[in-house]
Amino acid sequence: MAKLDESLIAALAPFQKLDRHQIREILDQAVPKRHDEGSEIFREGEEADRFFLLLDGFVRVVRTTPTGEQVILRHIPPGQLIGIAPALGRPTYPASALSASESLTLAWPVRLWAVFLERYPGFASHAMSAMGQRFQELHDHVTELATKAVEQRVAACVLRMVNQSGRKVEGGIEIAFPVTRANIAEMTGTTLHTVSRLLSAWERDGIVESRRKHIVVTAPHRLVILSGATG
DNA sequence: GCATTAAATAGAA
DNA sequence: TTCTATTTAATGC
Repeated sequence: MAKLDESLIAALAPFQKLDRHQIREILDQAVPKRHDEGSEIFREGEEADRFFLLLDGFVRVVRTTPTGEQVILRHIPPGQLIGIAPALGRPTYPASALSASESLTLAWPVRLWAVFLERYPGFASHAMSAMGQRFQELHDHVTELATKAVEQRVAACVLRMVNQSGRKVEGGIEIAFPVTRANIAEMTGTTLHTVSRLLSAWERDGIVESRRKHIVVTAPHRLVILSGATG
């Protein structure tokens, strides 16, 4: 297999402070893999033997309830580490990771986590602040689920995806990975029918434009108002 | 205000 | 065609 190019990860947050030699060491131990849209990167409950870096594409973190319902916990944008809870001491993955769009990951055996922390400057502090950020988002999300009405939750959800993955297109900002109404329902604790009705209503009001699996937000400020944002 | 059920339409494989 | 995504209406809590 051809060697991975150092430029792949040299600029990414977890590795920013490293020199070329260290980047090389890290890459030489990585296993790259391409994932088709919808394919599973790792599964909830499975032995957590690796952690990953998402190089390209988007990943959906998903839990399945005993009754078979899916809950989407979060989306991960490119450049982030995933499957790292195991590296912090869990024997199994706490959730499944699905490729939301065609994507590319690097994987390392979990025993290297401790080596990375010790050896590579900035890696540990990055990992910690990334976890802190996820906690913050989690707290916001729980509060939102507990207190907001459905329309506000769906508006906040769409905004969150736009903020993390929005790409500018003519007339607005598009969510950069495929999302269905059922997906949004799984993130917001409602039904796809309600999401469909809301998006249709917003489209009539000129706030969004959507085709199948694609959403363009044409009036983000109005979505912010609908979300009942506090900050 | 929102879920559930059901039925129709339309795009993609 | 068959499968999947989406819309829309009707009904009930």
